[in-house]
Parts: sequence; C-alpha cells; structure tokens
Amino acid sequence: MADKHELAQIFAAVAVLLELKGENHFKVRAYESAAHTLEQLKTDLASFVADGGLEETKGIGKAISQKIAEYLATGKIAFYEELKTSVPAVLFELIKIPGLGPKKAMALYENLGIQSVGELEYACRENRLAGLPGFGLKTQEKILEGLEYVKRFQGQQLLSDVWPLAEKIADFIRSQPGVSAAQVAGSIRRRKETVKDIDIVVAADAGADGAAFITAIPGVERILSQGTTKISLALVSGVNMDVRIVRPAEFAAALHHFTGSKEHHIALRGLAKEKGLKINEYGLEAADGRRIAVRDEQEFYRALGLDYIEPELREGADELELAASSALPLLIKEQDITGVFHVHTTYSDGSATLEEMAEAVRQRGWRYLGITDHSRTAVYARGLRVETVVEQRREIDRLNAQNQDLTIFAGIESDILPDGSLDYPDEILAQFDFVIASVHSSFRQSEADMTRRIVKAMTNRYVSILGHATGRILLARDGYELDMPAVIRAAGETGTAIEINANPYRLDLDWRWCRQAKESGVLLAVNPDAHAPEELDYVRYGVAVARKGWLTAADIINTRPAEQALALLRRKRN
DNA sequence: GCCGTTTTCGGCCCGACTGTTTTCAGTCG
Repeated sequence: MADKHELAQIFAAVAVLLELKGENHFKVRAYESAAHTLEQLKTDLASFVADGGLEETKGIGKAISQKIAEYLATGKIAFYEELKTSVPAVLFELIKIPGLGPKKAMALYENLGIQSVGELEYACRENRLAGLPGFGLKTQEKILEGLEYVKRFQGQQLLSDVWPLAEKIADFIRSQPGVSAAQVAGSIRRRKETVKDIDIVVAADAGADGAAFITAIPGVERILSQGTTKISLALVSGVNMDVRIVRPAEFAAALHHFTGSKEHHIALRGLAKEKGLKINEYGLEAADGRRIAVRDEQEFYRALGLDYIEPELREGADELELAASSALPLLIKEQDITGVFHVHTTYSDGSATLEEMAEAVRQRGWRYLGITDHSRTAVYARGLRVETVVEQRREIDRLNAQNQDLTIFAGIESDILPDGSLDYPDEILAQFDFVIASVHSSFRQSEADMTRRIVKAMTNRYVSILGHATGRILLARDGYELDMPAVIRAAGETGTAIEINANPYRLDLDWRWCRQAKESGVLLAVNPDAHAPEELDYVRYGVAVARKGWLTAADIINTRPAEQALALLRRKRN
C-alpha cells in the first residue's frame, strides 16, 4: 500500500543504514529530513506528488524525488532493498542500546561476529569486548548497563510516569542554596506521550556546589557521568536523568537548547545563520562574537524575529514560518476546561459511585459532568442493561435537582459492533443526553473493514463523540488498522466530535492528527475516561495532547458553558 | 543528498562528556 508513513519509515531506515555504512553525515540527514517531511504531510502521498509538492518542498531534491516516484509506481525502492542486504539486520538492534552507535556496533559485528543482542550480552559477560580497538572495560560495562535498560523499559517511559517525578525533582533543586532557577526541559516539556529520560536545566551561582545538591536529590541510584556542566544520573525508579548547570545569565538559552527538538533546533539555527547570528546552548552570538543577552525564551525568539513558540510546538513542522508571520495559535490551557465527559461509575466498571464522582468533579472547579458507563455488549465491564440505564437516569435527575453548581449529563459509552452498528436501538440512544461510540472488540479487522465500521457508527445521528479513535495502548499495543484521514473527513462531514482520550496509556487521538482534524472542521473533547476520582486529573495529559496538536480553547467542546457544550454534542439531532 | 539574488562547489547546528588515547573519535542530545 502506497502510504506516506511507510515511505517515511523506509527513508528513516535508509538513513540508519547509510550511517551504519559510514556514509557522509549530511547525506544521512537528507534522508532523515525527508522522512520527517513525509511524516508531517497533510495530504496523502499520491496527491501530494500529483500537485507538484515534491518540487516545492525544501529538502527533497532530485534523488529523493525519484525514489518517491519509484515507490509510488512499484511499492518498493530498489536502493533500499539493496542497502538492506548489504547491512546485517542485527546492527539495527545494536544501535538501540544506549552507548552503542553505528561505529561501535559495526566494529562488534565485524570483529566478534555478534549476530544478536543476546550474543552481545554473552560476549560482554565473557569479557570479550575489552581489548578490541577503541573498546575497553568501561565501554563493556556501559554496554551491559545499556542492555539492562533496554530490556527493562524498551528505553521509553510514559509521560505520566516521569513528568510529576521530574517536577518534584526540579522543586527540590530550586530549594538548594545558590540555585536561582531549575526547570524541566526535554521531551517532557514538549509533552511527548512517551519520553526517554528526564532533562532538568539549573541556574546556579558561580560559587554553588553542583555536586552537593545533585547527590542530595532524592531517589538517585547512581551517577552515570559527571562533568562541570552536565551530570547524568540513574534514578531508583529506573529512569535516567540529565541535569545541566549553567550561570543565571545563560539560563534562558540553555533551557531553550535542552528543550529541543533536534529538528526545531536545526531549522532555527539555519534561520539564525541567515540573519548572521549563531545559536549555541549558552546564548545568541552576533557575527563578531558579541554575546546577545536574552532574559527569557520570549526574548530569544524575538531576537530572531519570531513570536514566542510554545515548547509543545517545537517539533520542526512549520512553526518557524508561522511564528515569523505572527500566525501561531493561542493554545488551550488547563484552566480553560469547564467540565468533563466520559466518566465511569460503579454502574459499570468504575470504582466510585455516581455521587462520589460528581463530588470529585465539583472539587476540581468544573461545572458539568457527562456520565458514560459501558453499554450492554461490554459484559467484561458490566455494561448497562436497558433497565439499569433507566435506573441511572433517575439517580442523575435526583442529583441534578439537589445541586445548583454542577450539572450531570446522562450519556453512554456505546460499543461500536463489528458491523458498525451501535449497541442499543436508536429509540434507546435518543434517551441519552449524548453518546460516545467506541470500539472495544474485534480489533483485528482489516483496515478497510475497521474504517467502514467506524465511519458507519459516526453517521448515526445520536453519536456525539468518537471515543479513543485508534484503541492503542502506549508501550503495549498498537492501535487497530485504520484510515485515519478518512475517519477525520467523515467526522467533519457528519458533525461528530473526536475524543482526546486523556488516559496517559491512551492519549488517543494522537497529537499528530489534531491539526488535520481541526482543519477538517472537527471539534474535539478532552475526556478523562476516568474510572476513579483521581483519574479525573488525567485531563492534564489530554490538554497537553491538545496543545501539542496546535489546538485552541475554541477547538475543544468542554471549554464552553454546560448548555453550549451539550448543544454541540446534540447538533446532529437537529 | 540538498542547496544557492555573493555560490553549481563547498558548505551543511553545535557542544559536552567519556574512554581510550597522548590529540581525538564516538556518542548523545
């Protein structure tokens, strides 16, 4: 299937292969950048090419254009197929191990004949690496540690597992003598859904003893490396952390530098160079070497002729162009959320009663709550029979009569059955204030069937919101096969909202699709999918996804007053 | 491999740290 994501993966693989072969670094980068460009494409590959997109796109020249054409015509790229056979597959595995790059991986393969990750571990334990040219005992130990790390966590952590921890550590560092600022940077600050490690940037006076406060950080297992400005630590929780220490005057530039992304920096430094400036982690430099002081990131961007770019947007898409023309969106904030939909109770598989969940919502300052227990087909989750639906409705009415400051809406999370029909007949669905429709079974349908199934569900006039669109579980399970552009189009045409499921294991819709949804006229809802009171706080992660997806408060249904939000969820019924 | 209103050749973002070395390559972000 001619697909831009598959082609992007091929180009990314070509980049790795070329790197393994020791090719020119800039050639490697050309393929990396082509992969990145394709990944960000808003249209499908064929129409992009047909509309002359190749000629207009920076970074795609003659050679890569030809390979794209070849891929569209044949579904393959001969150059890649050939390259693959010339590089042993095991090298792909080896370079995923921290501390092992292409050069050392190749050396291990050539000198020790390592054929698998398991063999590498064995070779380390047999002490066979130390003694190879360029290798020593330390390197061997580091590789063993890297192997452990990959085995335990596949090198990735959920944002929700590290973000709160990172903030706590930053708070601790801020309380230390001589420290004037400390902030979480890196992919946590950019709110990537999974992250590899924790980055913290610290501003300390010249006299401050960095080593003292670093070793005092709670939860440090050991120090991995330590220089005067950069310290790498392993935490007891299993995640690694980099701490960078700079002088207060350098803090803003350093914070920017260590927030990334790599792609954003490459683009930004190219722009700086055009303006005769140089960027490094300590600040901005004019051509004559004069340092340009910046007090904060706002000033940093201003010095480059740009509006401030929020960390979530720094992924190397088109954020620089839009910042240059003051066309960046004003991103949604947590405080914009006025109420929540998609909440479970003890009526189905929740752990708290309807009343307890209502109280928890009120405590968070929200004004409305949409209850959506599971529908009857979801027997594993004690889905509601029709009689129970009526009973729950009575309790909701009673609570609403008692409370002035909170409105409860009676909804349902209805299963989308394999043929795309819903779990209750229309006359039952019509009795709910709103309906979330989700797939919970038959995940293995073909892409075409699954797409048809979901699109058909959205044509039902009672379906307000599509729940967790892809069904993925981060670090555990890929989503089902789905033609997401077709689903987004159908959502726009039918007036169905799409959920940003804020459960940190899901974060589904993925932020990468949010912009396209918005541009197709789709409204989104940040839904906690809470099964317990504390899970209402998942909203924080959902807002992070929305921000990362370039969304404003206006794009999100549950930033509105209760009546308006409900009206939007019921607009298909008119 | 890509790019260019100084360029069709010679650049391409930039620096810290480690380990194995006696001046630097490899890795990482």
